Amino acid sequence: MPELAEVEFYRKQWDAGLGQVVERIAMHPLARVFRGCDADFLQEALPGARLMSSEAHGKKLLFRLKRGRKKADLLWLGLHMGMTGKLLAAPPDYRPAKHDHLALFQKKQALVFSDFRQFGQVQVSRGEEIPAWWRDLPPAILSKDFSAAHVAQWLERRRRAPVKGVLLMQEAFPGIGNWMADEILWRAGIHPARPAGELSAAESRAIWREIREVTRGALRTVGEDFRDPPKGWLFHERWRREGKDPRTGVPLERTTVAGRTSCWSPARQRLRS
DNA sequence: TCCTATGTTGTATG
DNA sequence: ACATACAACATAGG
Repeated sequence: MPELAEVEFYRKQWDAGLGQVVERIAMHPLARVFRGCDADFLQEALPGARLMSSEAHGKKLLFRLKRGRKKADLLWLGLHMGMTGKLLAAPPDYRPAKHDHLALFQKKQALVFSDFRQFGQVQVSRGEEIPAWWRDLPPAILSKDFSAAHVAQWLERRRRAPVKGVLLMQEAFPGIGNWMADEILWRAGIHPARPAGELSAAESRAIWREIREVTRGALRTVGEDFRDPPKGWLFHERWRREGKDPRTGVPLERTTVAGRTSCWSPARQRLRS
Protein backbone atom coordinates (compact mmCIF):
# COMPACT_ATOMS: atom_id res chain seq x y z
CA MET A 1 0.00 0.00 0.00
CA PRO A 2 2.65 2.39 0.91
CA GLU A 3 2.23 6.02 -0.06
CA LEU A 4 3.22 8.77 2.31
CA ALA A 5 0.50 8.23 4.90
CA GLU A 6 0.91 4.46 5.01
CA VAL A 7 4.66 4.95 5.29
CA GLU A 8 4.15 7.30 8.23
CA PHE A 9 1.91 4.73 9.88
CA TYR A 10 4.56 2.04 9.47
CA ARG A 11 7.28 4.33 10.78
CA LYS A 12 5.38 4.62 14.04
CA GLN A 13 5.06 0.86 14.37
CA TRP A 14 8.74 0.78 15.27
CA ASP A 15 8.40 3.54 17.90
CA ALA A 16 8.04 0.77 20.45
CA GLY A 17 11.74 0.08 20.05
CA LEU A 18 13.10 3.63 20.37
CA GLY A 19 15.93 3.97 22.86
CA GLN A 20 16.44 0.22 23.10
CA VAL A 21 19.30 -1.95 21.99
CA VAL A 22 19.01 -4.47 19.18
CA GLU A 23 20.23 -7.71 20.72
CA ARG A 24 20.17 -9.87 17.64
CA ILE A 25 18.70 -9.85 14.18
CA ALA A 26 17.24 -12.28 11.69
CA MET A 27 17.49 -11.71 7.98
CA HIS A 28 17.51 -13.41 4.62
CA PRO A 29 20.66 -11.82 3.20
CA LEU A 30 19.98 -13.05 -0.32
CA ALA A 31 16.49 -11.57 -0.49
CA ARG A 32 15.99 -9.03 -3.22
CA VAL A 33 15.18 -6.25 -0.74
CA PHE A 34 18.90 -6.16 0.12
CA ARG A 35 19.97 -5.50 -3.46
CA GLY A 36 21.02 -1.92 -2.67
CA CYS A 37 23.13 -2.63 0.39
CA ASP A 38 25.89 -4.66 1.93
CA ALA A 39 23.92 -7.39 3.67
CA ASP A 40 26.97 -8.84 5.40
CA PHE A 41 27.81 -5.49 6.92
CA LEU A 42 24.21 -5.07 8.06
CA GLN A 43 24.30 -8.46 9.71
CA GLU A 44 27.43 -7.65 11.67
CA ALA A 45 26.67 -3.99 12.49
CA LEU A 46 23.09 -4.12 13.77
CA PRO A 47 23.46 -6.34 16.85
CA GLY A 48 24.43 -4.15 19.78
CA ALA A 49 23.18 -0.93 18.18
CA ARG A 50 20.59 1.24 19.89
CA LEU A 51 17.63 2.61 17.93
CA MET A 52 17.77 6.39 18.39
CA SER A 53 15.18 7.96 16.10
CA SER A 54 13.16 7.59 12.94
CA GLU A 55 12.07 9.87 10.16
CA ALA A 56 9.86 9.62 7.10
CA HIS A 57 10.28 11.61 3.91
CA GLY A 58 7.74 10.84 1.22
CA LYS A 59 7.92 7.09 0.77
CA LYS A 60 11.36 6.78 2.33
CA LEU A 61 12.13 5.87 5.91
CA LEU A 62 15.28 6.48 7.91
CA PHE A 63 16.15 4.84 11.23
CA ARG A 64 19.16 6.11 13.13
CA LEU A 65 21.04 3.71 15.35
CA LYS A 66 24.09 4.19 17.50
CA ARG A 67 26.73 1.59 18.22
CA GLY A 68 29.05 3.25 20.70
CA ARG A 69 29.55 6.59 22.31
CA LYS A 70 31.44 8.20 19.47
CA LYS A 71 29.62 10.36 16.96
CA ALA A 72 31.03 8.36 14.11
CA ASP A 73 29.36 5.22 15.44
CA LEU A 74 26.07 6.14 13.85
CA LEU A 75 24.27 3.60 11.75
CA TRP A 76 21.76 4.78 9.17
CA LEU A 77 19.14 2.27 8.14
CA GLY A 78 17.03 3.24 5.14
CA LEU A 79 13.85 1.41 4.20
CA HIS A 80 11.51 1.69 1.25
CA MET A 81 8.22 -0.21 1.38
CA GLY A 82 7.87 -0.69 -2.37
CA MET A 83 4.41 -1.96 -3.22
CA THR A 84 3.76 -4.43 -0.39
CA GLY A 85 6.22 -3.64 2.38
CA LYS A 86 5.14 -3.17 5.98
CA LEU A 87 6.64 -2.69 9.41
CA LEU A 88 5.33 -4.16 12.61
CA ALA A 89 6.31 -4.68 16.21
CA ALA A 90 5.91 -8.26 17.37
CA PRO A 91 6.55 -10.11 20.64
CA PRO A 92 10.25 -10.74 21.42
CA ASP A 93 9.93 -14.45 20.71
CA TYR A 94 8.45 -13.83 17.25
CA ARG A 95 9.40 -16.38 14.59
CA PRO A 96 9.97 -14.59 11.29
CA ALA A 97 7.71 -15.90 8.55
CA LYS A 98 8.41 -16.42 4.88
CA HIS A 99 8.24 -12.78 3.81
CA ASP A 100 9.86 -11.22 6.88
CA HIS A 101 13.22 -10.24 5.45
CA LEU A 102 14.59 -8.35 8.41
CA ALA A 103 13.78 -8.56 12.11
CA LEU A 104 15.48 -6.60 14.89
CA PHE A 105 15.09 -8.36 18.19
CA GLN A 106 15.03 -6.22 21.31
CA LYS A 107 14.31 -7.20 24.88
CA LYS A 108 10.67 -6.22 24.73
CA GLN A 109 9.78 -6.71 21.08
CA ALA A 110 10.87 -7.62 17.59
CA LEU A 111 10.81 -4.95 14.88
CA VAL A 112 9.91 -6.61 11.61
CA PHE A 113 10.17 -5.58 7.96
CA SER A 114 7.97 -7.72 5.76
CA ASP A 115 7.50 -7.41 2.00
CA PHE A 116 6.15 -10.29 -0.05
CA ARG A 117 6.69 -8.76 -3.47
CA GLN A 118 10.11 -7.40 -2.56
CA PHE A 119 9.86 -4.17 -4.53
CA GLY A 120 10.98 -2.55 -1.31
CA GLN A 121 14.58 -1.89 -0.45
CA VAL A 122 16.98 -1.75 2.48
CA GLN A 123 19.94 0.62 2.65
CA VAL A 124 22.59 1.02 5.28
CA SER A 125 25.45 3.42 5.94
CA ARG A 126 27.75 4.05 8.85
CA GLY A 127 29.45 7.19 10.13
CA GLU A 128 28.82 10.76 11.06
CA GLU A 129 27.86 11.94 7.59
CA ILE A 130 24.30 11.91 6.34
CA PRO A 131 24.36 9.21 3.67
CA ALA A 132 23.95 10.21 0.03
CA TRP A 133 20.61 8.43 -0.16
CA TRP A 134 19.16 10.72 2.53
CA ARG A 135 20.62 13.97 1.22
CA ASP A 136 19.19 16.42 -1.30
CA LEU A 137 15.60 15.40 -0.72
CA PRO A 138 12.92 17.55 -2.35
CA PRO A 139 10.77 19.81 -0.16
CA ALA A 140 8.31 17.79 1.92
CA ILE A 141 4.72 18.43 0.91
CA LEU A 142 3.68 20.04 4.18
CA SER A 143 6.86 22.13 4.48
CA LYS A 144 6.99 25.82 3.73
CA ASP A 145 9.24 25.19 0.74
CA PHE A 146 6.56 23.19 -0.99
CA SER A 147 5.07 26.29 -2.59
CA ALA A 148 2.55 26.90 -5.34
CA ALA A 149 5.52 28.12 -7.38
CA HIS A 150 7.29 24.79 -6.89
CA VAL A 151 4.25 22.98 -8.29
CA ALA A 152 3.85 25.40 -11.20
CA GLN A 153 7.53 25.06 -12.01
CA TRP A 154 7.36 21.28 -12.23
CA LEU A 155 4.19 21.31 -14.30
CA GLU A 156 5.94 23.65 -16.70
CA ARG A 157 9.18 21.70 -16.71
CA ARG A 158 7.28 18.53 -17.67
CA ARG A 159 4.81 20.37 -19.84
CA ARG A 160 4.27 17.56 -22.35
CA ALA A 161 3.79 14.79 -19.83
CA PRO A 162 0.32 13.86 -18.58
CA VAL A 163 -0.30 15.64 -15.29
CA LYS A 164 -0.92 12.32 -13.54
CA GLY A 165 2.58 11.18 -14.45
CA VAL A 166 4.08 14.39 -13.15
CA LEU A 167 2.37 14.01 -9.77
CA LEU A 168 3.96 10.57 -9.43
CA MET A 169 7.49 11.94 -9.80
CA GLN A 170 9.04 11.45 -6.37
CA GLU A 171 11.81 13.97 -7.04
CA ALA A 172 9.15 16.69 -7.04
CA PHE A 173 6.17 15.32 -5.12
CA PRO A 174 7.64 13.05 -2.46
CA GLY A 175 5.17 10.51 -1.17
CA ILE A 176 2.40 10.86 -3.73
CA GLY A 177 1.37 7.52 -5.17
CA ASN A 178 -1.33 6.23 -7.43
CA TRP A 179 -4.39 6.64 -5.24
CA MET A 180 -3.34 10.05 -3.90
CA ALA A 181 -2.69 11.37 -7.41
CA ASP A 182 -6.18 10.31 -8.51
CA GLU A 183 -7.70 11.84 -5.39
CA ILE A 184 -5.90 15.14 -5.97
CA LEU A 185 -6.88 15.41 -9.63
CA TRP A 186 -10.48 14.45 -8.92
CA ARG A 187 -10.79 17.17 -6.29
CA ALA A 188 -9.10 19.71 -8.56
CA GLY A 189 -11.41 18.72 -11.43
CA ILE A 190 -8.55 17.93 -13.81
CA HIS A 191 -8.37 14.97 -16.19
CA PRO A 192 -5.29 12.80 -15.47
CA ALA A 193 -4.19 12.74 -19.11
CA ARG A 194 -4.11 16.53 -19.56
CA PRO A 195 -0.63 17.69 -20.59
CA ALA A 196 0.90 19.36 -17.55
CA GLY A 197 1.92 22.48 -19.46
CA GLU A 198 -1.58 23.14 -20.68
CA LEU A 199 -3.02 23.78 -17.22
CA SER A 200 -4.06 27.31 -16.32
CA ALA A 201 -2.57 29.19 -13.39
CA ALA A 202 -5.78 28.56 -11.45
CA GLU A 203 -5.63 24.84 -12.16
CA SER A 204 -1.98 24.66 -11.13
CA ARG A 205 -2.83 26.42 -7.90
CA ALA A 206 -5.77 24.06 -7.32
CA ILE A 207 -3.41 21.11 -7.68
CA TRP A 208 -1.06 22.65 -5.12
CA ARG A 209 -3.94 23.19 -2.71
CA GLU A 210 -5.35 19.68 -3.14
CA ILE A 211 -1.93 18.02 -2.83
CA ARG A 212 -1.70 19.56 0.61
CA GLU A 213 -5.31 18.86 1.56
CA VAL A 214 -5.15 15.21 0.50
CA THR A 215 -1.83 14.82 2.29
CA ARG A 216 -3.20 16.31 5.52
CA GLY A 217 -6.37 14.23 5.36
CA ALA A 218 -4.46 11.04 4.63
CA LEU A 219 -2.02 11.63 7.50
CA ARG A 220 -4.88 12.28 9.92
CA THR A 221 -6.56 8.98 9.07
CA VAL A 222 -4.38 6.38 7.35
CA GLY A 223 -1.25 7.86 8.91
CA GLU A 224 -2.69 7.76 12.43
CA ASP A 225 -4.17 4.30 12.72
CA PHE A 226 -4.64 3.02 9.17
CA ARG A 227 -8.33 3.82 9.11
CA ASP A 228 -9.84 4.89 5.78
CA PRO A 229 -9.87 8.56 4.75
CA PRO A 230 -13.08 10.55 5.35
CA LYS A 231 -16.37 9.78 3.70
CA GLY A 232 -16.79 11.52 0.38
CA TRP A 233 -13.28 10.79 -0.85
CA LEU A 234 -12.71 9.15 -4.22
CA PHE A 235 -10.66 6.61 -2.25
CA HIS A 236 -13.81 4.67 -1.33
CA GLU A 237 -14.90 4.28 -4.93
CA ARG A 238 -11.74 4.04 -6.98
CA TRP A 239 -11.17 0.29 -6.60
CA ARG A 240 -14.79 -0.71 -6.94
CA ARG A 241 -15.98 -2.18 -10.16
CA GLU A 242 -19.08 0.01 -10.22
CA GLY A 243 -17.46 3.01 -8.57
CA LYS A 244 -19.33 6.32 -8.70
CA ASP A 245 -18.20 9.91 -8.42
CA PRO A 246 -18.90 10.73 -4.75
CA ARG A 247 -20.08 14.23 -5.69
CA THR A 248 -22.23 13.60 -8.75
CA GLY A 249 -23.02 9.89 -8.66
CA VAL A 250 -21.81 9.50 -12.24
CA PRO A 251 -19.97 6.21 -12.97
CA LEU A 252 -16.21 6.58 -12.78
CA GLU A 253 -13.94 5.84 -15.73
CA ARG A 254 -10.59 4.13 -15.68
CA THR A 255 -7.73 3.76 -18.13
CA THR A 256 -3.99 3.56 -18.03
CA VAL A 257 -2.27 6.94 -17.87
CA ALA A 258 1.50 7.23 -17.57
CA GLY A 259 1.62 3.49 -17.12
CA ARG A 260 -0.69 3.37 -14.10
CA THR A 261 -4.35 2.53 -13.71
CA SER A 262 -6.13 5.83 -13.27
CA CYS A 263 -9.63 6.58 -12.16
CA TRP A 264 -11.55 9.77 -12.80
CA SER A 265 -15.00 11.25 -13.07
CA PRO A 266 -16.08 12.13 -16.63
CA ALA A 267 -18.56 14.55 -15.11
CA ARG A 268 -15.91 16.77 -13.51
CA GLN A 269 -12.62 15.96 -15.24
CA ARG A 270 -12.53 16.64 -18.96
CA LEU A 271 -9.72 16.14 -21.41
CA ARG A 272 -10.44 19.36 -23.29
CA SER A 273 -12.53 22.31 -22.24
C1' DT B 1 -5.65 -19.59 -16.83
C1' DC B 2 -5.64 -14.71 -16.91
C1' DC B 3 -5.77 -10.30 -14.89
C1' DT B 4 -4.80 -7.00 -11.49
C1' DA B 5 -2.09 -4.76 -7.77
C1' DT B 6 -1.02 1.99 -3.23
C1' DG B 7 6.46 1.25 -6.90
C1' DT B 8 10.82 1.99 -9.28
C1' DT B 9 14.16 1.32 -12.80
C1' DG B 10 16.10 0.12 -17.12
C1' DT B 11 15.78 -0.30 -22.20
C1' DA B 12 14.04 0.51 -26.62
C1' DT B 13 11.71 3.77 -29.47
C1' DG B 14 9.54 7.93 -31.12
C1' DA C 1 16.48 16.38 -24.12
C1' DC C 2 11.86 14.59 -23.46
C1' DA C 3 8.34 11.51 -23.48
C1' DT C 4 6.10 6.93 -24.05
C1' DA C 5 5.56 2.06 -23.85
C1' DC C 6 6.86 -1.95 -21.94
C1' DA C 7 9.30 -5.36 -19.31
C1' DA C 8 11.28 -6.73 -15.18
C1' DC C 9 11.32 -7.50 -10.36
C1' DA C 10 8.08 -11.53 -6.94
C1' DT C 11 3.78 -12.85 -5.01
C1' DA C 12 -1.09 -13.14 -3.88
C1' DG C 13 -5.84 -12.85 -4.73
C1' DG C 14 -10.01 -12.37 -7.56
